[in-house]
Amino acid sequence: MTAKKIEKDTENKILEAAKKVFVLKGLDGARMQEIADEAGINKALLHYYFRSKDQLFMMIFKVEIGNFFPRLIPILLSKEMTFDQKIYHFVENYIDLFLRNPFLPTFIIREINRNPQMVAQFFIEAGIESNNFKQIIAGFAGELGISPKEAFHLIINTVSACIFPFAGRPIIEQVFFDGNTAEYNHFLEERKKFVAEFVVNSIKGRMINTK
Amino acid sequence: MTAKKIEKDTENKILEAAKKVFVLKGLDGARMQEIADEAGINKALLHYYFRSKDQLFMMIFKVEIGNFFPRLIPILLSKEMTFDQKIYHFVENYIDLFLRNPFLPTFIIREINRNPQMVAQFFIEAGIESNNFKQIIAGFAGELGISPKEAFHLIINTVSACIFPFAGRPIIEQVFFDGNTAEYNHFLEERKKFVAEFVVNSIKGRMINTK
DNA sequence: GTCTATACGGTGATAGAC
DNA sequence: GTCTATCACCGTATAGAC
Repeated sequence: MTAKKIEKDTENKILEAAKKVFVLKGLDGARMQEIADEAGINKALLHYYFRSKDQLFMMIFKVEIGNFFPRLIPILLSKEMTFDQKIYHFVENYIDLFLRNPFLPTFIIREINRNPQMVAQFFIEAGIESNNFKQIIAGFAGELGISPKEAFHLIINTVSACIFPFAGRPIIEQVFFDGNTAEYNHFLEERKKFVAEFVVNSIKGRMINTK
Repeated sequence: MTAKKIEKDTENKILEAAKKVFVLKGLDGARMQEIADEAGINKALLHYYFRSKDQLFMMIFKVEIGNFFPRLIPILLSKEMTFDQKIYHFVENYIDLFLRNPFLPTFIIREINRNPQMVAQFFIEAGIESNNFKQIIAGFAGELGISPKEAFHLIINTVSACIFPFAGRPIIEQVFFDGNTAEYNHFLEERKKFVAEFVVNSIKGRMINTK
């Protein structure tokens, strides 16, 4: 095993540990000592690799916000799916992402509100254009015969229904499931189907209204 | 002005300042010095009135989570409104609550995930029974001819659509509104109507499906 | 590259005068 | 009740040996 390989290993161990701790506790709640323990090294090495807590945090944040938001644009932009198919696909994939990363929504919500400037900076650096989103909205509006404004609210409603049950889990699980974690996981799994149906039905119901 | 009155004044000034700082920055991010500055007093007085940071925080948390969740149960339990009316009423009032307290959703999400135990403790202390919620679910299921499970998903979808645009504001505002705060406020105001319509339409669309 | 030891600043909390 | 001064501790960051 080369020195280079060892170096990469340590760096990855740190990043993995930092992700775990930062995602769970946030920048303010995380402790460098805890990250070091989690990585099986000592504090000094963290600074050797990443200089400061803030810099280490930014490494994690940039990756995680990249996972959170723009990953699913291709689904919504696809030319080969109907609106219904896109919604089913999107909801299933998005909820699945959170089932694999249950604390991602809370992490993102916590940190973007702690420092909203990071968001603007990220979208500039990553070169993400709002054109993609406007294209999705326009596409939905055209296909469904609704206004872009209404299409946008629809997208927000869909995204909300995917994310909130993860961010608000402690309350919902306590109130409605008496703290039963297994049942709550089942509920989240169910939502892949129910949320998509809900959205699709809403459009159907709207069409009848205007006839 | 009596001594008692002065005492109450100071206590209220502290609570007001603590609310402001804790809601914005969370327990981990808040500093006692900042709360003291905001209240126009010094740190020692905070401890004189509330012993510790944790105790002061709990004062705020209990009030705010009380605002957040159970306040709107009466609307949903009312016998004098149809399902549609309840939804319109609920959504309007809930979004309105957040327009007046824009950082409440983020605060609650941040803190319940930091310490989920607080949630269980709160609901026990406050004597809130999950029966109310089960009654609401059963009521919806009966009136709409759907399963309790589906009625529950519907409620979660509705709540999600009210809350998430506040918790996820920095991202949505940046991506879709180029950081324009006034436009985003307008969007939030609009949602009172759009979210309620969305939910009601979904039920209409579902009915047609099963016919 | 990795460790131990330590410097340094900040933060919650207390003591004690008024 | 309210203040100033101060303590004790903790957390980030660095120095320096290996």
